[in-house]
Order: sequence, then C-alpha cells, then structure tokens
Amino acid sequence: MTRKPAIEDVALQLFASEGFEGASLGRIADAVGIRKPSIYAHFRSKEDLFLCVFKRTLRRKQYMLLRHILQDTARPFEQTLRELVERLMDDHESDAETRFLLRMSYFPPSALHDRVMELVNPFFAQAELGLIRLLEQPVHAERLRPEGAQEAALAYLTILDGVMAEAIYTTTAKATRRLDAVWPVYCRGVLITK
Amino acid sequence: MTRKPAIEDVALQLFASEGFEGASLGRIADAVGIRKPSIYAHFRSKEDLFLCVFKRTLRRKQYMLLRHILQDTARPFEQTLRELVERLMDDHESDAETRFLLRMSYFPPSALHDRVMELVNPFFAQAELGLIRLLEQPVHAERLRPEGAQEAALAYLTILDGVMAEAIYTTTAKATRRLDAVWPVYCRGVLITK
DNA sequence: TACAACCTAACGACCGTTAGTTCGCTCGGT
DNA sequence: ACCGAGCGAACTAACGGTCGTTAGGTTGTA
Repeated sequence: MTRKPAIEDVALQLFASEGFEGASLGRIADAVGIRKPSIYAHFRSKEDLFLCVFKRTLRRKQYMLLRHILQDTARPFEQTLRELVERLMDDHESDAETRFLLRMSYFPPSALHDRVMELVNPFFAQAELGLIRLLEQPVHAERLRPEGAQEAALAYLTILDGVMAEAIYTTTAKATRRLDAVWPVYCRGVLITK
Repeated sequence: MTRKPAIEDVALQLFASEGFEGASLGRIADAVGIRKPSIYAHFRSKEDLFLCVFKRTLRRKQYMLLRHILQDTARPFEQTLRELVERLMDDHESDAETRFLLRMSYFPPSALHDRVMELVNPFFAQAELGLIRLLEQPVHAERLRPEGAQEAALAYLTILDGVMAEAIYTTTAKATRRLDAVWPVYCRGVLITK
C-alpha cells in the first residue's frame, strides 16, 4: 500500500493555500504522516511532484468541464452555462482542486513558468473551442444574434473569470451577488430581442 | 541620499514576479546595489517592507482610479469605463504596480492574509461605491434600465476582473480580444433599447 | 571658525533555522 | 533472494535577522 496518492492530495492542498515556495516538503510529509526523504521514493524532486499534481488536476478538470457542457445539449444554453459558473464557485469553496488550478495558472512558480503554460494553454484553448461548438449548434445559434456564437463564448469566459476572481479574493457569497447582477446583462446582450 | 525608495521599487518588482516567499531579501538587496543588512535601516522586517510597499501601491492606485472616473462625468459613461479597462491592461503590461496589487490581493502571503484583507476590502468597496455614484448621476441613469445603476456597476466590475484575469495568465493581446467581444454585449445589456 | 557630539545609512561577519536533496540502512511482502 | 517503500542522519545552500562598527554629513556650542 503506497502513500503516493496521499502525498499528491496533501501537496495539492498546501500548494493551493501557501503557493509553491510557501509549501515545504517537510510540512507536506508531516501532513501525510511520513518523513521528508520518503517523498523521494515517488518523486524525483519538488518540481516533479508539483508537475505531477498539476497534470492530474488538469486532466480531472478537463473531464468535468466536457461532461458538464455536453450533458444535455438540447437544454437552453444559458441554463447550462449559469449552472457551470455556480458549480465552479462551489468547487472553489469546498475542494482545493479548483483553487490550486486557478492559483497556479495565474501565478505559476517562476522557475516553472514555461512548462506550466505549455500545459495550461491547450487546456483553455480546448475549453473555448468546446464552448463555441456548443453555441454553434443550430438550436442555440438561432437564438443568438447573427455570427454571435464566438462573441457569446468569449463574453461568457470573461464573466466566468470575473466571478471566479471575486470568489478568490472575497467570498462565494459576494461572488454570487456579482453573478446575479451580471447574468441578466449577459443574457440581454447575447440573445435576440424578440 | 537614501536608498529607501529604490528598495521599495525593487521589492515591488520582485514581489510581483516571484511572490512574497519567492523574493528573498538578499536578491532585493543585490538588485538595489546594497547589502542585505542595510534593508533593516529602513524596515523592521520583511513583512514590514511588504506592507509598506503594499500600502503605497494601494494609495497610488486609488488616486489614479478616482481621477479617471471623475475626470469628465459628462461624457457617455461607457466611453469612460472602456478606457479604464484599457488603461489598467496597459499598466499591467508596462509597470509592475498593477501586477503586484492584483497578485497580492488574490493570493496574499498566508501569514499576512488578515492584515492585507483589512487594506484591500475598503479599497474595493470604495471603488464600487464611486462607480455606482457615477452611474446614478441623472445624465447616465436615464440611459440605463430603471434601477440599473447597481447592476451595471457590478456587471462592469465582473467584466473588468475577467479581462484582467486573461491579461494575467496569457497576454494583453488576448485580453483585448476578450474585451472586444464582451463590450458590445455589456452595452446592449445595460442600456435602454430605444 | 573650530571642533566635538550626534545621527544615520550602510556594511562585514555571523547567528539559528530551514530549505531541498542524498546516502545507506531496515523491514515487510513476493 | 529480491525489491521497493520508508527512515535516520547528514549535507550544502539559502533564508530572515542581529551585532558591532564605520564613514559622512549635520548640528550645537564656544
């Protein structure tokens, strides 16, 4: 029975709350219940541990996003999209995975900046593409302004980031307040007025 | 002739790019051209240095924001607000002050979390209030949907944060692309359709 | 004008602590 | 007999921070 998954879980927690430099291997080992050198039985270095955790988180998040977007493509898209924001906000509050991913995408450890960006860029590019594909489906496109799928997708991602930003530096409650204000504006702005 | 301002400038740069834990006093001193103990002639500790720089940055940013918002209250507000996003994006690219402020507001050094938040919260609260006051002026309010000043202010702040988020983890060019997409959506969403 | 007293920025040397990392050993399962 | 997870000890480098001292400028007083 190996402690490898436990090490990754704890590292995720500490990286999310203290940052890469702020989370030491000694405290990670303490929280797992092992000694510091034991970590090196599973990871070549602190950077290696970080990148393993980062890749795992990216994989899981990508899977979750695609599942959510494609779960029921016939529903009104604004319902699916609003639920996605709410879901990510709740995740950010409850589990560290979303906090970790956001923090390390915004401010990666400077020595690993390039390698992190190589992983993050395709992730966001694919998310954007998936969103545009959803909105281009005739069921939804006909309710949007002409040629408005890409505009609606980019505007949505901007709003998503804005709400998550508020959730990061204040609270989920205040972020909900922002979402409630911005959502009607968004819908009026992208839907065709009949 | 004292090196105190130089120390603060360099600390700002390094805190912005490496984070609080990632920026060491030794490297700050090197970049200034002095030795590490000399820093203690001006600051009681690393935390003290950080808080001084943070407060100074907050003061300057607040001054800039108020000046921008109140510079010409008769102009169409959507012009003023769009220019403000563009200005903050440019600042983020050119000088470290905006990067520092955003990074440390999102992810303050965990030991200083509470003290940082005590400074940040009034800052953002006042920015929100100033914005609502601007939009409540009759010249602007009559172009907004009824009771829409607060909604328009919150929606704007969300979009501002979303665009800045993109500027942080990609580039100013990509953030501009988002702004171009979201801005017409915002205007259609908050203005009265005639 | 002279000069001692004072102040302060800056420094070299060094403190205790902790960081990431390596090595060689032990022990339990196969 | 082997393999690999885990550990104790120990290494080097770097951390934030303190100490006593120095050099240069300002000030007070005679």
